[in-house]
Amino acid sequence: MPTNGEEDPVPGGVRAGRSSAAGSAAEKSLRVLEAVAAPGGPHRLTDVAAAAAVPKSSAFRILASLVDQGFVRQEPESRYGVGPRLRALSALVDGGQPAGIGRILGDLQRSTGQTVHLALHSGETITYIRKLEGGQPFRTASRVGLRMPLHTTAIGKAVLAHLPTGEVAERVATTGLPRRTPNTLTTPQALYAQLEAVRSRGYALDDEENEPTIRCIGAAVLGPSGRPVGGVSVTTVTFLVPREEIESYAPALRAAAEALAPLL
Amino acid sequence: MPTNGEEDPVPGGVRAGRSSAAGSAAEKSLRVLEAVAAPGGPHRLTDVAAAAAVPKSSAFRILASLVDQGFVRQEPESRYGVGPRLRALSALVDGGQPAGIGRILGDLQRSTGQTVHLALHSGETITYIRKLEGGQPFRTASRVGLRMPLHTTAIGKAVLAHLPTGEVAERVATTGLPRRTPNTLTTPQALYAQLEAVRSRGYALDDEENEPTIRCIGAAVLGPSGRPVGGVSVTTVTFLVPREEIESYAPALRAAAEALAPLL
DNA sequence: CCCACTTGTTCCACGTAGTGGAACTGCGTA
DNA sequence: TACGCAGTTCCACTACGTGGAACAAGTGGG
Repeated sequence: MPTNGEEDPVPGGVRAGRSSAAGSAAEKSLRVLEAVAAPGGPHRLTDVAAAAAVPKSSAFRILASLVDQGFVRQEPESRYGVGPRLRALSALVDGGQPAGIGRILGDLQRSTGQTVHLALHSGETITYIRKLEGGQPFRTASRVGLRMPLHTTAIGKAVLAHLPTGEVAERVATTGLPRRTPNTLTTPQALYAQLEAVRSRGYALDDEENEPTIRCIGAAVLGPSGRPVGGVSVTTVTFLVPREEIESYAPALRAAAEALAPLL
Repeated sequence: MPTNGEEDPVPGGVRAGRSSAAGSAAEKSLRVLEAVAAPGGPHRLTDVAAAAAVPKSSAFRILASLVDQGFVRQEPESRYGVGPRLRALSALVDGGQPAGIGRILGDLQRSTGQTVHLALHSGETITYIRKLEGGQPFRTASRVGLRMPLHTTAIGKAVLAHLPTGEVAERVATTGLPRRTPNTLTTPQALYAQLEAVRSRGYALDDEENEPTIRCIGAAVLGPSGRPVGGVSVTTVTFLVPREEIESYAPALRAAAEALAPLL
């Protein structure tokens, strides 16, 4: 392209520019895959497209491709669900991790006698990836695969506390702090104050901020780069475990969080 | 681009043409992801590239992208392992399926008292995605996530029996029939004869063809299109369950296979 | 000590594969 | 009947991925 300063004024300008963070082929496919696997039965095209932040026509094409690769399964009435190949992949993932994680969580569960959760941080939420019921005869409503906000859960707040403050502010600005119970922290000030406390103590508390009658203590699990990748928590019911007692779980909890770091 | 018939002779010709079944961007990324999740610790770049059938340079680029999306985790010495985001996806997948599959397999396990396997068919192998130990005090060597050949296992043969004969012949031609025990069927004739029997009976037997002292009975699980997507099996040890007895499990096995069809 | 071989990494010219807006269809509803 | 919404098809444009080749860094053998 030899010296030709005159022409080509770059006509399109910004060129309608890729709504925001569009990402490339493969990236979109993976987002679509996550959207399909999201809790709540087989999903409709429009919902998948929205959840994956992909134009409908692209979502359609991508889904068609995923379907005939076997990762996604097309159910009646053009709904999309998890396909066999994704299921096999999933089995590979947690089949390869037989010992470590389970033992650490088991130890924590035995030493506290309470329900234990392991969750991973992704985007604006945490996702429970493992749950061990405590000895008690009731069951908490949580479920593996469920997503929860960051600002209402012990694990979520532990994660937030280890994120750069800039990112926290950005999240608060975009998603706000929706209330889930009377105790939910809904002002940035209250949240920031708690995060500061979390950093100094090394653990976070959820005092009926996510579900009434449920109190949790959580600690972040840090990845190799120091960024939080998820967290562990011990869950209790208010009428059995007084507020002071739950903090006694902190040492065991923090030990578990540190032991998990190299495994996540 | 006005009438200009002269130039542009389309130089490249066939253009070194995509070795064979290359597939597109997203497809490759997914194959790479599967390769990374494959059993056997964190993998080296070269192995991933080979397993995914992708040129090394492409694998490198794809892996880099997967790493900073969080699906793959880069371990020391440039080895690649499962990342947190893939783990979360995996939790979503089998968290969404709380009841159905587990109950069907549990029933089969209780009614037979033996170890039960559920496997999915993918490519040249089956992958175990669930395993319920029998009441017996020993453990079979199988593991969730493990892959097995088609022609040596009960589930694999059940799958083969429901595949178009052309595809079976093609597989035999490309991968052959490697021997794993003295009983393994290693000639196409022997295999075809058995597949015929499988079709007429509705179940397949593995008589120490995959592991010595292990005898299985398996049935295929068919997808909505009639294609087999996987299979269930009951596994026994030769010195406890005589050959005749294992066939008595067939009715319960077939019932389980049919019940599973709409859930896979 | 050097050479041959392997593995991870970078580079780049090329053209295909993916893109997403717009238009079309078909259904249910106000 | 007119409207809105979901799924599906179409298409011109170009950004994106491609993969061979060259480079860097180890590793082991003769």
